[in-house]
Amino acid sequence: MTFVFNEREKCGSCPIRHRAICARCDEDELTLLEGMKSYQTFEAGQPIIWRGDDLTHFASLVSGIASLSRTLEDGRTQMVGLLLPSDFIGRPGRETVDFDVTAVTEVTLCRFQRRPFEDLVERVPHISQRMMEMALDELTAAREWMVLLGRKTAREKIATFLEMIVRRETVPTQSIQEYQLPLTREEIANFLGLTLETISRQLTSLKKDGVVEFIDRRHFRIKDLNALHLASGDDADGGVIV
Amino acid sequence: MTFVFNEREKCGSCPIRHRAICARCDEDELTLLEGMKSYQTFEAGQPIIWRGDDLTHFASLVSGIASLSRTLEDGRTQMVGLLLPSDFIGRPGRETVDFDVTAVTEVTLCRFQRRPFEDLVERVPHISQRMMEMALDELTAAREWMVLLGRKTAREKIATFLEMIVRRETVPTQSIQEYQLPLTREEIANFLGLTLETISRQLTSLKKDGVVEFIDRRHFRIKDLNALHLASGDDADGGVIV
DNA sequence: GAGCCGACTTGATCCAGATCAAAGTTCCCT
DNA sequence: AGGGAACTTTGATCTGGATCAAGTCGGCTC
Repeated sequence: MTFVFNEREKCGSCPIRHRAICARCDEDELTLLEGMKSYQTFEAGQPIIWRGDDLTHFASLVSGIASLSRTLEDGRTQMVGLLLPSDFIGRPGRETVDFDVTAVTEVTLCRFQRRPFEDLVERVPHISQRMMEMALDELTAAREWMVLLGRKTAREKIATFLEMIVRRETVPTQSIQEYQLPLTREEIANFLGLTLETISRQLTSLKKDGVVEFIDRRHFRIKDLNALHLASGDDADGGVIV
Repeated sequence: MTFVFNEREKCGSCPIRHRAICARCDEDELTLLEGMKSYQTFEAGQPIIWRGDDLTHFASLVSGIASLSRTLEDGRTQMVGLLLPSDFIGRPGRETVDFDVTAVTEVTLCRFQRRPFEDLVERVPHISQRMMEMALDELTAAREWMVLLGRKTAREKIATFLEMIVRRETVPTQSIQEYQLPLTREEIANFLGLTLETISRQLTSLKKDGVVEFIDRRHFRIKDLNALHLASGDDADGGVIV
């Protein structure tokens, strides 16, 4: 019952079938995509594409996590997106890539050659409609992140980050309330616009305050969801009095 | 020869005809939009829509400048976008708005009622294709801004901001190299994730260093474009040795 | 043209988070 | 089982930008 990443595998049972750019496609359209796709796997840590590289393929991320980031000449790095399964890589109409894409864990991509795919986008409205939806969702997420980067304190940043993981219900490993940090302290720092030392200190502080609890470096439990939410700074909306 | 913002005016001669969501539309599709549109004008400073408000209309910004922002409960405000002519307001598929939209100057919108417009997006691929392009462009811009907010120094932020104005060739008022600041110091601060005092100090500093020159508070000239570019921090790419 | 208000500048001080510097930990790898 | 290397924590100190606090400038009203 597992899906094997092989070109002859049918798209119908693909794990991201209903969330990726093909989500709105019907069977016929899916067949077109099936004829074009190829899979590629990257080990954790490997670069997938570098800023400025020629974009030979578009791709959907099928499994794993990748990061989208930009590094200034002096080494300062800012992550601008976390790519999760079903997220799309590439910009129809552009020849090159604007940001560095790096595999955070082992990553598998479902790829399409640039020209044929661009033609398909013109011909199959279900694809551009879905890509518009996805781009608009990401735009909203990027803007929320801008608020975080521009105006939140270190503690609020980390609390927001943990809350995001919890909300996405990332890998409830064993018991329902055990979550995994998908990134190292340094990667979290690059995501939040902080230094790794500050990440470490703030995590310790949240632990001291009884908000979270660490099983090991990468696994945590929430001891006080309400306190976490309060610490995130973006109250106002879902006060969620459970 | 001026375009009057009147519902009976033809879209064909609209100032944003070739850049807005209708850019790819042919004459017939344009006629559909013509039948649906209505214009609305807001004075400078007026709120256009507030976060959480019901989205009754989608709109294209036809003239003027608007801001997209979020304010935390304690008053900290972060601007997350500047809307210029041809930019779109609203998210098909969503009932409410995620950010506050405010008129910075006098603003005129070309509006479409939500339901009929959503139906049109489903039926006219040229619209979703164009909206996808526009959303992806904005996404790239938002991500570049994330790098600025997360990793740049105050000086780099302002230099980047001025460079952006210069690059867009905003209102070369009289002589070719005179530019206008579209925002107050406080608005710039909210855009860059700084305080208005820091904006003021950094502008003074760039002036002292002979990079820019002020005609008055809102108008400036670039005295050393190369120095401005160097100060922006994102070299690497277009070193543009003119 | 006096008086006022909003936008801006400048100065003094403070502090959150950066930076510099050691120690721990954990997990490979041989 | 031992020796690193990578990751993480913790401590001491520094600093860029925030905050607090006067002023200044320019346009507008009466």
